[in-house]
Amino acid sequence: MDIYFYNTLTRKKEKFKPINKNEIRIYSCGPTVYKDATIGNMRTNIMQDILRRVLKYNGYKLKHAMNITDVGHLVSDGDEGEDKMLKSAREEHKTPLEIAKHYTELFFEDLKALNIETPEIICKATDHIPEMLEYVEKLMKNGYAYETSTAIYFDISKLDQYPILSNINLDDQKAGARVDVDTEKRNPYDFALWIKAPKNHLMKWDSPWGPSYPGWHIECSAMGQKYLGEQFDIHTGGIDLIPTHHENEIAQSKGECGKIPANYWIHGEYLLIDGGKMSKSLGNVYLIKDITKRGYDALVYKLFSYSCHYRNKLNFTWEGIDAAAKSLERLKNGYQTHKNGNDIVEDEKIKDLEKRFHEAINDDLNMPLAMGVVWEAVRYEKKSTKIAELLLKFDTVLGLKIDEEQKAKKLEIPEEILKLVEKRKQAREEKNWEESDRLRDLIKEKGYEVKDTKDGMQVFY
RNA sequence: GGCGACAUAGCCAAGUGGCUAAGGCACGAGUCUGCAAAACUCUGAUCCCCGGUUCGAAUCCGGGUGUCGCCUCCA
Repeated sequence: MDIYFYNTLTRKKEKFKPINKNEIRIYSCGPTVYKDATIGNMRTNIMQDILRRVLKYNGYKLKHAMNITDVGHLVSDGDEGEDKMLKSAREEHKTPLEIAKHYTELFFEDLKALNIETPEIICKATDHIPEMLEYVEKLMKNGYAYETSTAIYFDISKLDQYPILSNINLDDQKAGARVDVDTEKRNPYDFALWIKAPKNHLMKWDSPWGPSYPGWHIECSAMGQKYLGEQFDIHTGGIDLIPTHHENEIAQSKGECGKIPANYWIHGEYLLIDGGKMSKSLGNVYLIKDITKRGYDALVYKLFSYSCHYRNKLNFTWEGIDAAAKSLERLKNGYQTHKNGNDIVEDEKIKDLEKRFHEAINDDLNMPLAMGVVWEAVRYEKKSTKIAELLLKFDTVLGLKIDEEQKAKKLEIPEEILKLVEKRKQAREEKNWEESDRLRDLIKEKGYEVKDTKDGMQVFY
């Protein structure tokens, strides 16, 4: 079955044609490990995971590389300000290495909690300084770069077209509004490939231009080429990377080898918080940890993200998370019901569901549509193991672990409450409903809630 | 100032020219249970406004209104 992706490069939905049918090569811009990854970052990682899983569902093998940016990403994309790693290191009184290690570990913990597959290749910027230097030297040799007193810059005027990904006319931009116009730069939009290190700079390497460190975009060009070749199939990232990072990555690649590195550019839209942007300054940044702290399985967030197509803005609310939590529970219940079912389900029905699910995911990863098919299967009146098996197949894409019990809420119930619960249990066994209800109210007054389920009593906050 | 996205039932959201406009959550009704909860079943919208194209539009075109985003840190 054909796969279609919306390609930022052409601004069209296109049929996916792999370079090599036996192996799809993907590059994803990974995290800058200077602070916690937010649920917004994770939305992009979930999209990338879906992409992987959909390609695998279609029978492809993958070679997927993701970078870990542990040097070079400055506080401003305008090639000025401090390196993010150094800033965090200073603020947290640690070395850049410690900072990178710490946040890299946290990042992978989030991926694990969300059941996101780890790409085949994980590459750190600091492990590839020689490759990056070589890349810059090649750009110098090809005449696309020049040296100033502070850095090596890419000369965008040497390109036939810049920008190419974003639909903007640079002349219309408020270029002058950018602080501190560097008079040594040939064009205002020239960007730094390599930056000369000031004295006492913590992260620096020897180079033909003295002690220095890489610019932000060069790592992805150098590592992408090293692991995936000059041209690969798909490049992914968040929508915010389009105007600067990916634009410059393409520029670098065109200067170095004359090619646009990837055929398909797939970008994930933003996650909004309560209808507006999520930002540190507004104080509405959430982490996966914040969701699990409230007693939700991290996978609830994953299911939540399927309610909206990846190219549309998704609005995060706790109401939405609650809705997703209930959905996940019912999904798992439905799976169990089918697993234990003995009804006869026609093969045609199974084939029809499978086909429509497959069409949905292949249509530019349309998860909301695919979930519609999933629900149709779950709610199908005839309960059969065949449908349970189909749901498991769907779950290779969804990655929701529908065959596993929902993680029990780990709550610390005080001794006092446990005693009341025990008393109530006795009362119920004696069919003393008055006493039972009185105890339930008493427990409620103390801030807990007890519910009778088929598996016994459960206590909630 | 420049660029762009979106506007579908209470909330989230799919659908981009044509069967009765998917699906999830909430609400309501019911089944079940000592009650409550859970679970399960059923139930709801003519698609922001105006004009146009068409046999036919939520879907295309023009205008308007509104919300949001990017150009400055962010996936």
